[in-house]
Amino acid sequence: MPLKKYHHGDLKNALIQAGIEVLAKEGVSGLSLRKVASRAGVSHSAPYSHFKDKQSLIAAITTESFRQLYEELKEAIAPFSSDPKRQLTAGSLAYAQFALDHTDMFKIMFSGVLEKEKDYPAYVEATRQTFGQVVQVIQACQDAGVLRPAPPEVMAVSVWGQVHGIVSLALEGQISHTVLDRHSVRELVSLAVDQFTAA
Amino acid sequence: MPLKKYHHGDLKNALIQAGIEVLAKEGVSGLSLRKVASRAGVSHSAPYSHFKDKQSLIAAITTESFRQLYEELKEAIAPFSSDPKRQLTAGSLAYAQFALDHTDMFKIMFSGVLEKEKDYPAYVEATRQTFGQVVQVIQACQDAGVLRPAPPEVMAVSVWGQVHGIVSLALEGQISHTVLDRHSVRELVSLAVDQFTAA
DNA sequence: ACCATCATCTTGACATTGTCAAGATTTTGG
DNA sequence: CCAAAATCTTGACAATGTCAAGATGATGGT
Repeated sequence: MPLKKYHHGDLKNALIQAGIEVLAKEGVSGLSLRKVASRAGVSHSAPYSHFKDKQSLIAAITTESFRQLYEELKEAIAPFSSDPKRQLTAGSLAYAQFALDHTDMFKIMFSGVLEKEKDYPAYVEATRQTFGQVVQVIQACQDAGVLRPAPPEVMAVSVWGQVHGIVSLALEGQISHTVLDRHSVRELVSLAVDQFTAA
Repeated sequence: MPLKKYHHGDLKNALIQAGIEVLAKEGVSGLSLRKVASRAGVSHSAPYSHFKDKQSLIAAITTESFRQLYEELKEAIAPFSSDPKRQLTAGSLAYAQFALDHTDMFKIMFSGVLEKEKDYPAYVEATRQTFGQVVQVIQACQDAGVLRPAPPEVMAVSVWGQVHGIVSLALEGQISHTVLDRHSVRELVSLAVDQFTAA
């Protein structure tokens, strides 16, 4: 039986889950192996049976985070499968919303805490899938004449970069009061996307 | 005499400089107070005479980094004071180049390592200046009809976000091979800016 | 059913690090 | 010239990541 295998059960996933919880409660800087282990109810060294080191656990956490982001994007664009422009807007807003709802998750995904991403195939695959989804929407927009014809991947970098940049700067507190007092992050993202599809 | 005041001299600035060096050699995760102190030739506790804690030193380092970025942007756009569109392109490329030349500096500036930015007035002021410069160029572009008329700060968020996002994603290794094999980061930024000013 | 082997987990240890307290040393103002 | 303040050192402590040694539960072959 794969459930409750033995000693603990599925400790590996329990640690990932515990890690996500610690992340949400204490932020990126509060994420320690020992806290995660303790929260999972095991000794401080137990994680080393399932993860090579802290980086490896972080890789697992970020991978899971990317999967969640992927799912949210998927759900957000699903209702508009016949309207690429709406998909672009909905996807962008979902991206922003994910960042606002899971701030520390978003930060650990994009803040360079994970140091040798290529060493983690599952991570690479999860990000590839997410990016692929973006490219698909872009391409649909281009086919529909909503976005100008350019290499879709290049266009995707522009659009994704746009949304990602605005959200990141907002989370970092780099966007001035005079702007944020008047416009929510979602609104800024929305305006930016409109600008893109205005041509 | 303000030079070589006493024991060490200007230890505060020496620590900031040493911090920047450690950052360049060992990355964000390798930046420790003790290494910085050692590199400055003082004991491990000496920094506490000049900085409340590690966060405070990081604030000083990022502040200095923002000042450098500000200067580079200033130099980059200076030659084109009569051509806003060129200023926008040159500034964006300079932003990207700064990130590529000083990767870890850029990361510590925008990776959420500094936790309570508002507690550091010099930091707030340095970022405000940098952002103000961006807004100025945007406004000049709008006045020249290069960018569509919208609230300049909002437009600035879009443009800055665009550039920042592309650069960030590139540094994080999030941009796929198939794109980066064909286009340099500078090229991607350039294309994105062109897209913006195409209207 | 039994036992050897393996995977999993615990305990204990160590080096690194951020931080603080106590004290030494140097500068400076009166 | 001395007292007070600023600066720096030494020593300590707790938290953390990591490793080694060993305990313990699971598994497969006979």
